[in-house]
Amino acid sequence: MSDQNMNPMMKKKLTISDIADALGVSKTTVSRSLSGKGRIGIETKERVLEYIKEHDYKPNVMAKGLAQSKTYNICVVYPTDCATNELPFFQKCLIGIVQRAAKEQYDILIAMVSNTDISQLKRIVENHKVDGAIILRTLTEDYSVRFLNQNGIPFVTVGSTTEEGVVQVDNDNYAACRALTMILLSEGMKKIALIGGNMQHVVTQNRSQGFQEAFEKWGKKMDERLIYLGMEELIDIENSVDDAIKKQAECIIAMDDDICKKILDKLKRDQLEVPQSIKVASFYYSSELNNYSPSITSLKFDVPELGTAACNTLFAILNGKEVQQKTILGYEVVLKDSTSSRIA
Amino acid sequence: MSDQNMNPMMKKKLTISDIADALGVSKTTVSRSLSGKGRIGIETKERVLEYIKEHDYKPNVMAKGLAQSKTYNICVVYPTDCATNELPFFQKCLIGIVQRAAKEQYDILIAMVSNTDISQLKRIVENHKVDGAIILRTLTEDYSVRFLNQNGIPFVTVGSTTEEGVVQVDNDNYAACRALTMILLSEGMKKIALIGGNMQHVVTQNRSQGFQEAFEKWGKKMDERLIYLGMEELIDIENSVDDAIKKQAECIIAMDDDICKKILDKLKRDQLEVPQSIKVASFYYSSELNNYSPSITSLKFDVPELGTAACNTLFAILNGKEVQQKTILGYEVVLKDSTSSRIA
DNA sequence: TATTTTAGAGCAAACGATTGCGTAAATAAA
DNA sequence: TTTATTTACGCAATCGTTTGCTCTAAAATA
Repeated sequence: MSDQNMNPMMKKKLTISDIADALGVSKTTVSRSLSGKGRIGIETKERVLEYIKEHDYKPNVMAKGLAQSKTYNICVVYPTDCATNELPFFQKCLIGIVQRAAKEQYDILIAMVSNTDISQLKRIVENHKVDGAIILRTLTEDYSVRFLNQNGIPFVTVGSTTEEGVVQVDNDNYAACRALTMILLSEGMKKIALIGGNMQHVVTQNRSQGFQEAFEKWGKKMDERLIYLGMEELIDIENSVDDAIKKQAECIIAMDDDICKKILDKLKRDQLEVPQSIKVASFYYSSELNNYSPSITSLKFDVPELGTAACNTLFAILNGKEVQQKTILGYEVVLKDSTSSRIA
Repeated sequence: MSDQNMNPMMKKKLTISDIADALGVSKTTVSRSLSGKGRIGIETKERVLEYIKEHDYKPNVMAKGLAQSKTYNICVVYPTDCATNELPFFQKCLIGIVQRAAKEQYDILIAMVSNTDISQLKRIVENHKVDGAIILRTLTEDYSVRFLNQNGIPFVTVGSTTEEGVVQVDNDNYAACRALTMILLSEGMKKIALIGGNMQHVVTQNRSQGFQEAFEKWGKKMDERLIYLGMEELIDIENSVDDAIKKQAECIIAMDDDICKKILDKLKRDQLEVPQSIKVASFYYSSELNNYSPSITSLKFDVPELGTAACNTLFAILNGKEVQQKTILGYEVVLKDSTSSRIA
């Protein structure tokens, strides 16, 4: 670093050698006191630790990394081509990841990729800047997944993927949607509509499968015309609502909060009361649905926990442990007024 | 790296020494061929470069960093305690930063901080994992700003801050809001309402100042009761709309897309037509307002450009160049149907 | 031709850690 | 008391680059 860059406020960085010299021990001893590895006398160790605490020593991660062939960094693959309503999910997930990683002294490097352009990810990986990766969202035929797989980089995906042999962490979308549907069926509803977004997302498929499975289990015939997938624009959603109403649906399940909000707005405009005229349930990520009246029945997932779990799994892989290929996290069905039959 | 972690698919990493040996030159020569620094024969250089291209050599950034006292990483300080409607802004900004940084071979390390907890940021900085930082959002009395300032870390904020001596990059919120207001005034409107969110954000204040300034310039008296700031909950916004209508406002300016959407929904429910009954204008970040009918008059900023500019400035600082303390980016007034007086 | 300049390339010391191996002293076992 | 074992710690190589300095041969100058 040249002098002109050197901030005068910045104290000269303390290194392990400095400490060793000051204490009259070897660098080895200092290193061992810090890491706890190797044999070391208890009192020497404490002497070093005390000195370090007093003089506020912080290890140089680059040097450490070089010596250990570790970067202490994880790459989070973040999609740029995503809908606004997905952002809260990603942010929450990221929080979980960051916090879990910090416990192992790891930090998060962001690779922003689109479905067609993964150059960022490539650069980061090829320059050896990370030890592993977590993919926040996968598509069918996902370039990031393929790239990491082919290059033998340890990685975990959040959400399911159809790619072979990929370690993944996911909510139990299938079971959750099935459970919700079963409850609705058991309350006597017969015509239930399902409105969902991007069909390329595996999650859309899983939920819709759970939905169908519930009907089978319940022994009722499902009306396929009440399943509306790929509804990404406002107008599509509103048309679906119109159509569902025309077909006398008693309840609509929204696949995410954003869709749900749009459905509720539409119903309000049409002066259809929830739950008296029609019932509504949703999947839930953000806190926005909290304020709605009536309160909304929803499937709740712990999104930061999803990040945490992905991180746990990745660390397990990095430490050479065997991991199960798929980790499934639980869900919670929160029954509220929007599906109640008691409100008249 | 232990053997059990070693993926068999992974080719052994090529180092500068390997190349030097293979070509019968010294490591110095290889290094110089790559960096372009130092004296080197043109044909030797080309021989090295060709070998490197063929054998797909990628430098080890940790070693490089260690030798140069650089990390090739920038910390982006990302707020965890932010509203959902801010997320698109952050994401776009991040895209700008990531792409600009990549051009200098830099990557982005994420520090997630809340207003009260900046431990992530501390860890990253103290462990020497970054060369500088960009703060995505600042509050009055911002802990992150203070911390970086006190530790002499080079950093830039996106958005304005009141803190002394901080290098910042911002949209010209003041001028933009003033310009929009002037246009509305010049179209003959007299009662214009302004609805905005979190008052802790400097941006809210800037815009509201521009609004007021426009009235002064125009020589009209402004109705202070039509300024609604700190409206963060849906109910607050709806009440503001009611109140503005009661006070016979001719136009409402929304301070962000989210507020605008809520206003439009509310007006639709109240069966008030835009622009016939009341006019609406907004600040614009996400693409969601695109699909509205009528089309919405808005102030448009290039958000990724904001990130790019912040990055540019940070690199300038890192290279020891003098930078101006405040960089102000332009805006665009997009006039559409929602404020048109010609639609009857 | 003798001398200076310069271009091209290499040596070896950093950068700041980790770690396998060696050794002396202390302790335990024979 | 002798031998074996354990404990505490240091030496020096290593990780993969960069870079100041040195050296040699060729080119330029006198």
